[in-house]
Amino acid sequence: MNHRLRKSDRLEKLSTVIEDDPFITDRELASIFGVSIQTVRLDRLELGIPESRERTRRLAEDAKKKIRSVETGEVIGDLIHVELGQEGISVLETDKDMAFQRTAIVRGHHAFAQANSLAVALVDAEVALTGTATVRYLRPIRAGERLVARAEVVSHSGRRHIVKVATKIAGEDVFTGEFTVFAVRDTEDVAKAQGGVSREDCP
Amino acid sequence: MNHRLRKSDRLEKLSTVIEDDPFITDRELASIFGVSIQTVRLDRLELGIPESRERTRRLAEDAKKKIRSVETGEVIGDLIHVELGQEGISVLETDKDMAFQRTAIVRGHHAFAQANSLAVALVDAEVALTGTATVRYLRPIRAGERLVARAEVVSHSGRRHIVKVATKIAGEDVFTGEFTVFAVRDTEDVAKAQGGVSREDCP
DNA sequence: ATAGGTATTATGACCTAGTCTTAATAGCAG
DNA sequence: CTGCTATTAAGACTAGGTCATAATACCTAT
Repeated sequence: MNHRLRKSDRLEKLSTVIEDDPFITDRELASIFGVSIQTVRLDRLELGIPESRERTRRLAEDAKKKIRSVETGEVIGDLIHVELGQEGISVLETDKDMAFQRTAIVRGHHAFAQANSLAVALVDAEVALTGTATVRYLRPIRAGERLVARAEVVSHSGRRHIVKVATKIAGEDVFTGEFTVFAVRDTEDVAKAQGGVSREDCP
Repeated sequence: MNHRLRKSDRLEKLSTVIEDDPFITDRELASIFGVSIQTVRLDRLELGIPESRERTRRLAEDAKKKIRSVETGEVIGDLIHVELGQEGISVLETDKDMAFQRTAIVRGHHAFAQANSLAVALVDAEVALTGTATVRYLRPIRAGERLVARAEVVSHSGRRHIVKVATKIAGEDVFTGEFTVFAVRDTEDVAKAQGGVSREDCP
């Protein structure tokens, strides 16, 4: 490291270095900045940055939660209202991790995921699977905006349900979709049900 | 804890306990199983389970990578071939985290995300955004199956591109989609481009 | 019953990556 | 020269381990 930055500069740099390598130890930081370990510790203290093990632990916990919420939850977003077989509302807070870095525009599949999982959740059956979906993005969604998706089962015949979803941000429509969702009794039915889609059904 | 399990039982239980709380320490494990810390260490040694800090570190790293690959990467899945403006192929390995727990069937939005991001990546422009999408799930996708998506830009007029995507598992079609993707020069155009969609364009 | 093996527990030295406290030193400004 | 900030050092302690060595306990087969 270019020997001796001013303290203020070092503090600033320290934050960013730790941020993009949270696993780094004080010893390593000390050698990077050409100062003693004690100085690094004082700096961390001043900046309120916890020790490396603590940082690691938090990362692990956060990430675990995040993956759960993104991937494992049965519904993407928070279900705030459901009438099974009829309608439901879910809310999804977007953040910069969901967006393209360059533009901060949320990737399309997030709105889709919210709408799709809501549509599936509405169908009153043991197992429900999406057969087809037609969606429209009305305006780009920016990181930080709150997506409110409202879904309605508009018709159903047999195991086939048509669900319409409209997603708004502060009352403004940003996304709409129409999903064909199939209720399935046992998983053996699945192939038949979804296979059947290709024979008919065109939006 | 019910005092004294047989060693084999303890080893088995130990694995599962650690698995669903990787942060747990040997001390805590010892008190859970009513054995000494040393015994727990020997057990871990036997099972090849690393210490709690190491487990935490791995969790943090894995999760970090995972979130990157799931959320931050510009494309969902691995791009294995791209001819900008023409065609591309991406591969996505599914796993149980992407699936409904009960059925091990992969949530619909993953196939969508792969196809959508591939479609967007193909469009040769500074920024490209999805306007509409029509997709069809031909058969359920099971956790562990490898999705190979092949996308082709079938036409474009001005900033509007039609991209068709077909996703297969071991040669079998499982998902198809047609995406309208808009190339955007500056982000000011975005609203106009996407707003324009609703005036026309029906699949 | 006694020898042998497995399982368990204990002990002590060492490690990393810190904590917290106290103290010494360096460099500069008024 | 005094005072201030910044830096470094030293010492004692912590958690959560590793590794090696040894003692004990319990069961089983001869």
